[in-house]
Amino acid sequence: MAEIDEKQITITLPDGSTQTHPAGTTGREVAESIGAGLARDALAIKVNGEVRDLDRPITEDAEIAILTWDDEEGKETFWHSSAHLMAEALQELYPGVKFTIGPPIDQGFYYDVDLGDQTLSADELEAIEDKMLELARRDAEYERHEVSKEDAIRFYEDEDNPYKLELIEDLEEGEISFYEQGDFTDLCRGPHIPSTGRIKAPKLLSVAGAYWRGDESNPQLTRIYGISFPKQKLLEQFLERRRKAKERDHRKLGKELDLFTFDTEQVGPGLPMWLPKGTTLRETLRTVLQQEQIKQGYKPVTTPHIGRLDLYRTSGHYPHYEEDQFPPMVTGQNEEGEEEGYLLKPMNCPHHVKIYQNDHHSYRDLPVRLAEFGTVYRQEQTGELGGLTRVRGFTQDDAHIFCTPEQVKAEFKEVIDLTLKVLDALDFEEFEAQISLRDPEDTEKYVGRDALWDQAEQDIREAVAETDLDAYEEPGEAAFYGPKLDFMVEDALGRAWQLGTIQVDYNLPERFELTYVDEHDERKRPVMIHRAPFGSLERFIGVLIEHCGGNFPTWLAPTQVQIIPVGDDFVDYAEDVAAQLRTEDIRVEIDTSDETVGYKIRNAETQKIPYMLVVGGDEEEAGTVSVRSHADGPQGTVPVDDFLEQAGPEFQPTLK
RNA sequence: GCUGACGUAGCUCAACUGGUAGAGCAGCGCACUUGUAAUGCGCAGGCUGGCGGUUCGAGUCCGCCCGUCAGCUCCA
Repeated sequence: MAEIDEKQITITLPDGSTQTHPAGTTGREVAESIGAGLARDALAIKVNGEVRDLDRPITEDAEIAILTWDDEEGKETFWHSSAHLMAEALQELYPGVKFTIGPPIDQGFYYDVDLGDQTLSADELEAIEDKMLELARRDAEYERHEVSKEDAIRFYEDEDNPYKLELIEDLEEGEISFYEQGDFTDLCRGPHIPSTGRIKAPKLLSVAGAYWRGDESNPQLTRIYGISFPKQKLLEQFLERRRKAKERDHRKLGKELDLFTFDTEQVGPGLPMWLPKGTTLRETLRTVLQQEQIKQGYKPVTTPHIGRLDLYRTSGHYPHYEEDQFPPMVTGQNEEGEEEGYLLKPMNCPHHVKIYQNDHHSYRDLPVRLAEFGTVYRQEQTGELGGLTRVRGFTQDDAHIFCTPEQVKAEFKEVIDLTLKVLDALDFEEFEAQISLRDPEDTEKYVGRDALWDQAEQDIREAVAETDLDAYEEPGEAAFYGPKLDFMVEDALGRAWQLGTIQVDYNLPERFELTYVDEHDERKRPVMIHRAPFGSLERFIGVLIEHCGGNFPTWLAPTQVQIIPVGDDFVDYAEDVAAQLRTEDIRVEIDTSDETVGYKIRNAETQKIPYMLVVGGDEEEAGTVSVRSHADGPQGTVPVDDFLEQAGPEFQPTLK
């Protein structure tokens, strides 16, 4: 070893500067050489792109970065180590517990454990937290041991832990490591933070069931979610942010702003009822998109809410997706002995296909774009329902584009543009775009010729590139009938929801034997594109409410202006002003209640009404209004016309 | 569907180990006639989600059902 010690290596820091250290130096030593503060904060080290324990020797020249709480990878390491600390606490409190996996996640960590016959209730979490803190105070080091596969297997055979044994099976000899802190040893790739003492503020958040390896047929484990911080103050900030996120919850705001309601017991779960204000919101969104679509060559259509079972047999929805649909209304049997009857429509496409078939189509007609705000019904699993983001009856801003294979790319581009317009108009700046492609391992499960798929996938990629959209690809996520592009937006709690979607479909044209006549007078099969920029109005509005915290843009607000007369004597003048605003299609209400001005202002503020116009004797005399904006407070007194001129554009519904 | 938690007035929440269901807000009435985020007084509001059980007695304990929430699984 002596000669290694003498060898010098060059360490390159993130800023490009270099240092010389003896070979075998550690991240901790490098951090110390940079500064005591960094050494104190250092959690792990990145060596040539690989995150490692701070104390693992560095033997070769390397580019390194010392990772702290401020680095994503530093946080991940911290939370991973916290999962081990929680496991140690569980081991003490619940003897016989079997550990499976315990990874860090976006916000914290979890550990899936098998508690055998024991159960764990939420109020036991605090005791586990206390135990974690007690263990953390001992400041045990996380020690890495590389072990042979044989030893690893023996260890978990002794522990009688089939889960870890299953994990080890998939590992190669030589890449198996254990980490040990205090009395807890765990199969783990690492890396970990130096010692448990860094974990000052753990918080366990919830208990949930989770299946081993995510498979429903496997045993169900207990998953404990937690988060932890190096400082108590950071935990407090986290909890405060969570409280604020709950304030934006669309279920809460929907009630407070009288947008929608549920009667889950009598009307049914997942079946929202839209109140007048919510309906105004919906209709405004619908109108603005409808107008834009008509400009872009879409033709509105209207179809019934039910269709014969035969329609869905041809489309393939029935009985294939029977479990996800409301049971059919069976009226009898046909000659073949099949059920006859009707199905609440789970999708709009079969009806639109029939509309396409109402006519013969020449290549000159294509693309045919049929649009409908169509309400569909799906029997989503009970555990999946929630607020407006997952419901059983919802309205899609649906349209189906029937086009030639050559037109797919151009159509895709237009739809991407439209979707981006919608997102932009509502200030969704943070969203993800996911391209879902075929599973290259299993091309059998897809319908449509390979060549068409290849072309469509290429078309999507090019359309995405040409619209400057930043999208990532997910092989294997495509529907069986075609590749797609989905737009995902997060809700207040950070859960990602699919909103807009654009999907290529080779299946339905085939099943319904759709045709068009090409320039050589030959019958050809068109391609269908399903697309919905909002996705569903329900989910979109749910996410939108959380995105803006109920503070809708003025053009979308259910009530745009609240007129507040300072007393009964000025209600007449308030009516005059209201009438004037209504000629401009502004949604205005007058607060004639027997209350103080302060109270009326407060009410309008809590209702998040964009503009309040206070009117009294002075205003009546001068023909003015005292303007107060929800966003910016009092704006001074101006003539009504000036108000209309200044604020007018804000009231216009438009996609810009 | 699975795991865990939960369900009390329109809303938000109280009611110690089983012992007469309360408060604030909202609503209604009266007074006040109001100047930029809560005027005062009063009234009313309940099969404690439903069904069954234990008990002298159940909001409270037990079982089943309905539903909500968090997660898992699923998602045309």
